[in-house]
Amino acid sequence: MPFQPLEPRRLFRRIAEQIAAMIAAGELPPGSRLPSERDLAPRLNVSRPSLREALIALEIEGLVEVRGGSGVYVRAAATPPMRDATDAPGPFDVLEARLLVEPDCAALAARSTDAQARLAVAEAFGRMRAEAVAGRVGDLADRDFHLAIAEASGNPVLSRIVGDLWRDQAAPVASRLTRLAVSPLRRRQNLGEHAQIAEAIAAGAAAAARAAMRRHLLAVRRARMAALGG
Amino acid sequence: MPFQPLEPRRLFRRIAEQIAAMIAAGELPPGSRLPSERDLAPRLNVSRPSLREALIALEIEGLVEVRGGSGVYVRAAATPPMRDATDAPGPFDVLEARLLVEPDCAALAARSTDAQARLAVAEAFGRMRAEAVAGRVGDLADRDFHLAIAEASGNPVLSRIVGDLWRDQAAPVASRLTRLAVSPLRRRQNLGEHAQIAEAIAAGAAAAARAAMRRHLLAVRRARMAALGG
DNA sequence: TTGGCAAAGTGGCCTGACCAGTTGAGCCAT
DNA sequence: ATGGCTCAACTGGTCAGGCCACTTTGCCAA
Repeated sequence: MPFQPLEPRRLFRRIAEQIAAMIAAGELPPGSRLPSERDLAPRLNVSRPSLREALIALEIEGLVEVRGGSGVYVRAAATPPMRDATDAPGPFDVLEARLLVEPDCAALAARSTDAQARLAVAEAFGRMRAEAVAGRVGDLADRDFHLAIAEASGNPVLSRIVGDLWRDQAAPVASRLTRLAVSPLRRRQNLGEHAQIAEAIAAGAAAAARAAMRRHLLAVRRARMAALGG
Repeated sequence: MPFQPLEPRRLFRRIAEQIAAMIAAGELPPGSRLPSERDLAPRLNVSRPSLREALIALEIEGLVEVRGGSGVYVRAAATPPMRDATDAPGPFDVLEARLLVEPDCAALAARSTDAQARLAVAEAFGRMRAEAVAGRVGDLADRDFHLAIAEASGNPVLSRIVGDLWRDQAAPVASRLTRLAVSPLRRRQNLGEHAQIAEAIAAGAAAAARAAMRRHLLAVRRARMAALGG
């Protein structure tokens, strides 16, 4: 009877991370079948519904495949920074693509004459800061900020691309990485970097906006690499 | 003898889609709070655990935000079917996005160690040249060439983006433009530019490949602008 | 007016149960 | 033997109801 309070994140998240860690550690090789839900749940000291929620999360994130009546199977995925499998987007593939697109989005946003779109960027940053001071995770606010910038670029194609990239980022192994990578210090740095971007865009400084966005994405990549390296 | 998998799909998927549809239809405006789980579940003829699974799926997919003790809130949706006229991609928006992404794809392809992928680039170019000498339009071969380069970058995310961009380009306004822009002279130049790109990639010259791709895209843009102005 | 506190409401999580699909072992006819 | 068939065990899918922890709200007292 685990009656532990709600200290960390939601339970299904923790379970998902635990299982993802097992997969990453090789305890559960690709293609292998996980223990049955009825088996695994007590072993992890959780109930079956919670386990199921975690499995659904892992399934959506592409780590696992659920075959009804048969079992839950580990999907072939690339946890370490490798990327020869052409069809499995690694955690750094999305980041690489963002690095190509988002700095120029920021520059275009800074040049934009659409006052409303630029206001939306400022507002998104405000929400992000508000969540930060409230001590909340602010994952979603982060996404909104970057999306607002893409919108402000005035190019709907770019804004769609950035939207897709963030959806990808939530999908694969990456989501687990992002959680690991966000230390309190990193979170503070993150906010500062976003502030620089927001200021540059507000000031209409295209080159500065581009540079700030690039610095930000490089910092994110560094943090994730460090999280991987241990 | 019901040999169908399960009615449609798993229940939580259907529920999630139903809720997503409500959001897209405007019945649940962004920022609004969904009915409580205890309320909503019976209304959808499902149990609370199933509803919870659906909400977790929607949360991971970024459509919804779950605030413990408070409620489930609709997040600003990004891609309902409609965007207003100003958001419709103009003929140069796609080209602008390609200008950001494809030169670096070419550079990555040149650096790639995947011999098969680089061979695919060469083959795609061969087909394009063949169609050109045969006097055919070669629209598809052109697309295949650029896609092969994106594939050879080794980053599946980039290759998907480029694929999407070419699909956008086939949209009404743009496709009319491309037809206008392709004069016999331009077609010959086009082939030459592709040759430069293919050679640079084959030679493993990343910088040259990037530059060649950039020159090519700029030339295409010039041609389309001329077609518009003249 | 303002401060704090308590009840109502909400999500978070658990137990226990039954249904439905998959799978493989074992039986039977060939 | 061997091919096909049946059937029972196993697994995920779903449901019902319950308790706990947190958030919010509004009342009440200072």
